[in-house]
Amino acid sequence: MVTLKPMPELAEVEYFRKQWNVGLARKISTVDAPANRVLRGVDLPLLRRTLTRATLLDSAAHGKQMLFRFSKNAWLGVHLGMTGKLHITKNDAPTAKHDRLVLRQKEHSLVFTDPRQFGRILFDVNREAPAWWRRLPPQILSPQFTLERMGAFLKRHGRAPIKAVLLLQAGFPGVGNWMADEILWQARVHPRKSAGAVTQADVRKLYSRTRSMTRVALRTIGNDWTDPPKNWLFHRRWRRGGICPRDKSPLRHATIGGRTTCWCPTCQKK
DNA sequence: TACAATGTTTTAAG
DNA sequence: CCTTAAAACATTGT
Repeated sequence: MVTLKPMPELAEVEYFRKQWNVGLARKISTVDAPANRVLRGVDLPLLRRTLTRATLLDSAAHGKQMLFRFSKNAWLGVHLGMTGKLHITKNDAPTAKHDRLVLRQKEHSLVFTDPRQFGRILFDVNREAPAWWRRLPPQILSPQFTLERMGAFLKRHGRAPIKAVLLLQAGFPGVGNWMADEILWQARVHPRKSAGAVTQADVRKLYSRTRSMTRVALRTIGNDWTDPPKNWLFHRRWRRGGICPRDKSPLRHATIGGRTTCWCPTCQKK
């Protein structure tokens, strides 16, 4: 039997993964899997047939990816995209407008809902965990995520702005838009700086901030959605007229690496 | 109305 | 073959 090591990552994903824990060791009675974009590429008849009367055994998160293991050698991959959520409902609750996959059990239903359908479901039947799962890059808090590895990744993408590089899942699995901004702000690195131009001292700061931030985010948001520390950029970045928690400078916003980026023009030097 | 939104994939270009 | 940038995807809220 394959056991999934709980290697939690990106805080929101970890939080949502745990929402289905009430369904552990319980059998699925019916599967509601209407054809939709989130299920593109999935063998729907196989998914419906296999998950019906299967038991949820285990789950894990890796970066923004989740994997749920069922009996009958069934593996369900879930990516939340931009607007996806996992939650549970009473089993007699009707399917809601944007519910993309509903696994009904005796007491509860396990629901994946996603209005924009940027999320994605993967489904495999196999003795082993699927290949796409085994090939994911080292998690930020794993021993394989070393300073050297991170430095080499920044060099490899040396012409792109550091903000864009932090968003690349091959190097920073689980880092998203707010986390990237938070890392850069904490490390005092300007988001537009070329990844190849950051100093060795900056690389060390980025490394330690990336790891410590991930740990704290998992303990707060990832645990029960409590707020991260009050002095984080996180609390100011979406507000009009937001100011830097460190030096009170007005924050700046611009599109960098294709995403809205927030930074402090005073303490983040280019 | 028009645009932006916690993300990835595809396409095109360098 | 590799990296980078921009568009596309679908829906809602401001």
